Amino acid sequence: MASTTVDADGAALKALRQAGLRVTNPRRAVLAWLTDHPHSTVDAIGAGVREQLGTVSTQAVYDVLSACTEAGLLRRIEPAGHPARFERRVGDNHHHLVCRRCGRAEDVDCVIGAEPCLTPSDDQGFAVEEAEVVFWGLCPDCVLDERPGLEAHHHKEAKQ
Amino acid sequence: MASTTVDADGAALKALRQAGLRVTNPRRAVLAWLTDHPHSTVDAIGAGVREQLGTVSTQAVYDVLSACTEAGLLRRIEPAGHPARFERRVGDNHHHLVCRRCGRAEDVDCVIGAEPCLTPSDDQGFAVEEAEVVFWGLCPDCVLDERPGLEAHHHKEAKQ
DNA sequence: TAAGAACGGTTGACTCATTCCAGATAGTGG
DNA sequence: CCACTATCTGGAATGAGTCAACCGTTCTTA
Repeated sequence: MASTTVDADGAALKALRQAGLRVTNPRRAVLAWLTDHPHSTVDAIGAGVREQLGTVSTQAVYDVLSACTEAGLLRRIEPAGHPARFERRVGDNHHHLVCRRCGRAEDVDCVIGAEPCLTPSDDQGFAVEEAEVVFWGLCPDCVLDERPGLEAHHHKEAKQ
Repeated sequence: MASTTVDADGAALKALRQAGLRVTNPRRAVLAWLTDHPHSTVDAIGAGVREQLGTVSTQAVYDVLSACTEAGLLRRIEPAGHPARFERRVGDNHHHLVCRRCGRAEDVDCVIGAEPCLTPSDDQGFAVEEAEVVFWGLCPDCVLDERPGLEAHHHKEAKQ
C-alpha cells in the first residue's frame, strides 16, 4: 500500500525527490506530521507517525530526522535540558521562544532576516556561521501553574 | 588539612560565605578552578579538582556545580550536542562563541549590557526572562583540521 | 517491466551525561 | 565541644541518542 491519507497532497514526496532522497512511507509521514505540528519532539513524531502507518521503529524516526536535517528539509532545535525538537521552517533564520519548564517552543521572526542576523563584537578567530537566539521564559500554561502554590511541580514536558 | 594551595587568596571562601553556602574543600576548589579555567566541562573540573584534593566523587562535582549555580555564583552553559560548561562570570549578560566541532566556548561581550538584551517581536504570551545568544562556528584549531582532508574526523572534545 | 545494487528499516545492545539513592562524614550555630 | 543537618561517597539507574548486523524496499537501467 503506497499512499493512504499520509501526505495526501504529495508535498512531502516532492520535497524528498527534490532533495535527492528516497521516498519512503516513514519519511513522507514524518515530513507531513511536522508540517502540521512544528516543534515536535522525537517521541511525539514517532507517536504521530505510528498513528498513521502502524509500526515504525524509533530508530527509523531518528534516521529520517537526521537524513532530512542534513538535506536541509528540516531544522533541529535543542533547547538546553530538553529533548530535541524539529520543524519544517528552514532557511529563514528565525528564532525561538522556549519554555524553561515544559520545553514548549514557538517561533519568533527575526527582525534582520539575513544570516547571521547578529555579529559578535570580537570573533576571536572563530569562523562564525550562525547566530542562535533563544528567548527563555515560561509559556502561558506554565505561568499559571507556577503562581498558585510554590509546591506542585508537575513538570510535564509538552511533547508536540 | 584545611587550606593547601587551593583557593590560596580565599576568594572562593568569601564568595561561598557571602552566598550563605557552607564552605567545603570541594566547593572552594571548584570555584578556584573555574576562576582560572572558565568554560570547563564537568569532566575537566573534576580532573582539576582531584589534582589538588585527591579523591573527589563525580557526584560531588555535580552537587557543587548545581548548588553554586543556584546561588548565583556560577553560570551554566549547555551548548546543543555538547556536555555542559560552567563559568564564574555571572550577571553581566554576556554571550558565547561555541565551536560546533569540539565544543570549545569563549565569551563575547553583549553590546547592550542590560538583561534581556533583546526582545522578541511577539512574545505569544510567554513571560520572557532572558535572551540567550550563541554564535556557532568553528574555533581556530578546528578550522585548520577541517580544511586539509575531508576525511580524518578526529572530533576531540575540548574539555577545559 | 524485470533484476540487482544500494539504501532504508528493524531489532537489540550500547554509550554518555546526568540524576537518584542510602549511608558515612564534616561544617556550623549554639 | 555537641548536635543538627547539609554535603560527600559509591553504586545503581535513567533518558536521549547512537552503533551495528541483518533483512526488506526503492531506484536504476536495460
